[in-house]
Amino acid sequence: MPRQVDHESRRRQIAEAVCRLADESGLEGVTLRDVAARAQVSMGAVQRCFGTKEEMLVFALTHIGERVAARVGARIAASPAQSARTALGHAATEVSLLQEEHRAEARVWLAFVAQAAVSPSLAEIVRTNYAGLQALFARLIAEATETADPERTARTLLALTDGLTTHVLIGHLTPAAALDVLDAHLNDLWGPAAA
Amino acid sequence: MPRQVDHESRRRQIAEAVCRLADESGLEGVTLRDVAARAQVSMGAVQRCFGTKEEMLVFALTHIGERVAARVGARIAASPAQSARTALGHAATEVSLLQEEHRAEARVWLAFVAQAAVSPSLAEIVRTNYAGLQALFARLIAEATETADPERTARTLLALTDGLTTHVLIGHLTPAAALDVLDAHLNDLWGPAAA
DNA sequence: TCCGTTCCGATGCATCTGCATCACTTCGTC
DNA sequence: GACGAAGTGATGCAGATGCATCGGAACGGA
Repeated sequence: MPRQVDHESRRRQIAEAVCRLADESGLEGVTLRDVAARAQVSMGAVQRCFGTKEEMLVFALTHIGERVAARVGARIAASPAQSARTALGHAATEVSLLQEEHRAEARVWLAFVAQAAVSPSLAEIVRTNYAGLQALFARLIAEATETADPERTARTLLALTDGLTTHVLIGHLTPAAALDVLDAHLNDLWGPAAA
Repeated sequence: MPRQVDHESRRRQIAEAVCRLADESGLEGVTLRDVAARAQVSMGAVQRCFGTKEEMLVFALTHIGERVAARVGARIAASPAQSARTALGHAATEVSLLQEEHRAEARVWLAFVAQAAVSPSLAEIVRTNYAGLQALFARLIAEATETADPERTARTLLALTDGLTTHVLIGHLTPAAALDVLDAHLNDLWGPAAA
């Protein structure tokens, strides 16, 4: 058993490079050569880690999805004592990737989502991520409000956060405006339901 | 002044081909050759109509934006007698491109939006479209509800429709579920505001 | 120490891409 | 009717892209 290399960490390293490139010039700016260069690795190494380009993209997308999910989870776990209202607010804010330092992640996610519309293998991963987030939202909503249909409310919130993210990326909304919209929506969720 | 050709109609014809291709294989499946073939035109003709590929994409995007806007306008104008509530519902539904026959348009739009995140010239067109739709929504909302902040409500509705469209395209939501969400949201808009 | 397996990086190759070029057709004008 | 500008479409070209290949380096076991 000669020279063993940590494949997993290398794959992550390459996935990071994919994300950086996709952030800068979209998903079509992601070529094997550029990825290799950005990851400080030879093209051969990239080809060893991933048999094909699509395989690489799938891994990168999964990688990002996990990162976002992890951050949302951490944000919720970080302050378990607070009300479910603020927990939900934090979660939704995190999903929206509104903060400047996560804008890149959002751009990459958007690029992948668009590609997923014509690529079943990517679409499946995206769906899985959305399903997870929606379930999380639904749980928080159910235990924090008397909403009749938590699932529908969760679907609404998820779609809203997604749309807001997109609109911020495009420059149609400022991050502040998006936060304002999100906050108002959450307030409406509590206000009328309690009344 | 020899042989004059109707440039505008040819440009539209090419834009249609761009959309069909983008619908099938994403925006990166749009090459000059394929566009020419799909539009039943020689590559030279395409190059004459549009000096560069980006120019062509910009035109196609504008074309789609206008089509959607026109359809929304027509939908509203078609039944002016009804309540603003249903008018708004129709407009939002139309914007969401939920109907099967407009799914292609939605896919193309999503592809362009993702590209716009890294292309200023496309982003500008997308922004213009969103601004127009938001203004329309805001107007309808203002004259139909007693909402305190019509602009914010419009922003919310627009982001929601956009998110729903995306989620339907990805397959995370069925069109019926998206319609359900949209309808419930509109109801909430009237219910609590009136109370 | 030496061998063999595993991995690496460079190079090759067929294909495709956007754009430029150029001979040719078409048609209004003189 | 001929001239010539406007428009057309085939072809050329340089560069990029994904993938395959191959000689050799690196490293664990005997």
